[in-house]
Amino acid sequence: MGLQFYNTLTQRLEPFSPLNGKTVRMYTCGPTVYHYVHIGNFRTFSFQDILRRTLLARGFQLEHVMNITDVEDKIIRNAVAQGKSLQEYTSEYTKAFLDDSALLRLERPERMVLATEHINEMVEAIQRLAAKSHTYESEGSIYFRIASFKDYGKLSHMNLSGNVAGARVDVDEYEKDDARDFVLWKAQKPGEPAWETPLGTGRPGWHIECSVMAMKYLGETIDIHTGGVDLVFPHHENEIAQSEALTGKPFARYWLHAEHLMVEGQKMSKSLGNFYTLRDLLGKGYAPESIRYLLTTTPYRKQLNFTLDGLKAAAASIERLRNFQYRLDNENFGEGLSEPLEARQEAASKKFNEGLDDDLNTAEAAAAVFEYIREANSAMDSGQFLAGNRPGAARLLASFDAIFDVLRPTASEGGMSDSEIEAAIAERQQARKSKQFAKADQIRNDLLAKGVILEDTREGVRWKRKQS
RNA sequence: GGCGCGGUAGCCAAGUGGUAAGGCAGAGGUCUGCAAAACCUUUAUUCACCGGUUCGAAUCCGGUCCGCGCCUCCA
Repeated sequence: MGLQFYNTLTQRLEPFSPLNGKTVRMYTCGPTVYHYVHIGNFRTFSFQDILRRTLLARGFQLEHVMNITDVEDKIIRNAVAQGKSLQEYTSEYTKAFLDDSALLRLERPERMVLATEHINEMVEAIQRLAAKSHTYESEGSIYFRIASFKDYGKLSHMNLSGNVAGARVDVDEYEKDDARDFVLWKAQKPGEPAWETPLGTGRPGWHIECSVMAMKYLGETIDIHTGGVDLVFPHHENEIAQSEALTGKPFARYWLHAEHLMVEGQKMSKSLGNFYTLRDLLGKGYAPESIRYLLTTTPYRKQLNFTLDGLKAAAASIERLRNFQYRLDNENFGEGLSEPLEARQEAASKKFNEGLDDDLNTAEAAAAVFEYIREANSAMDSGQFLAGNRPGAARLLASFDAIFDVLRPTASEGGMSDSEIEAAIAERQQARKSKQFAKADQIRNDLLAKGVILEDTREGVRWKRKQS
């Protein structure tokens, strides 16, 4: 069957193949760094990470560019209010974004680019659009005239001829010929940071940055462009208009959009008090892996209902995976190879890959691994699991973790060191040997209170740090 | 009003014509000095509702109800 994606542009599932050989050129819309990025944003970025990893697992090379929007209305408003320069203001949140992304184990795109470092290219693009009569000026600002681009609306599939019924009247302070025209260059307003350019003193609109940076680094036609569903219109629609008006070539071949995340069944908002950043959740004691698991195991085109109960369930699911990994690594198995079990592993592996190939159906992929784990656990209990089955099982887990990346626990800060824990365990074992069970239980309870869980297995005492 | 996503067990969630994956929680059991740990088993005669097509539908068609998103630079 091969890899296929749902393309917003065609509203169909399509087999994926890049334009040039095995190299995939991908542009993903990154954050606007006016505040800490919230968990809903990370749903989209996590989807992009699963996409990256799946492409890599299929043997593609990636040229992935992600932008960071570091000039925008809210940024300017906040920076001015705090008496900071744009750069001073955004660097803090940019760093936070990168730190949070690392905690969530999001692979770094090959290139991350800042809007403010591409002002010249944007100016040049706007000049070229002007030369092709796609723009007009009004009160010092420059707008894109959507009537000049016949395909406008092809991504969002909205009928934009005539008035849009129910749409509110434009209240923008700038004068536009048509309410749906969008700004390419904004004239400076008093007190705002601005660039002096041949277009006048001002700053770029939002949409132009993505067109310019995508084409600069990836070429005029890129393979994949992604973002959240809210970007379909107008942002991505506008990107298409600008880019294709400029080049006359298709801008992106596959458009993938992640559905939104809900919190406890409701839209996340500050007024409802259900607005979470990653730091909020980490502060409540949840592990980054749990958050990553919850964000990635619901397929990206389905609205994700994010709940704290869901986080606990995610932590328990990860524990199940890790427990299996532990048994696989530590138990002794008989010599030989169980053919039926190996066939089960191969079937699970096939289902895992087919799930991912089917528009990144992560739920299906994960289910395949869990099914196998249940069978393998049973086989281990009954002695049917043999040493020869170990490599196959390990491969399945490794291919799972190459995508989901949740098996490795995040190192906890503070608390007892490994050697302290092991010393306490040795002491408890001594007590158990001499049947001082009260003392042994005391040690176990003390460790539990410090977040260390003990398990007495046939192969000895296993310990792990408590995760949530 | 237009465009789009969705309604499957207590919760999360696969499955798009052949008789309901998986995870969590709950219940029972195995192991254990004991155990909150681990492991196993079990949990939807039914897929929002009403019609229709079909030998057969959660899956296709028509209609209804409900949730959510976008339609002014929100992932």
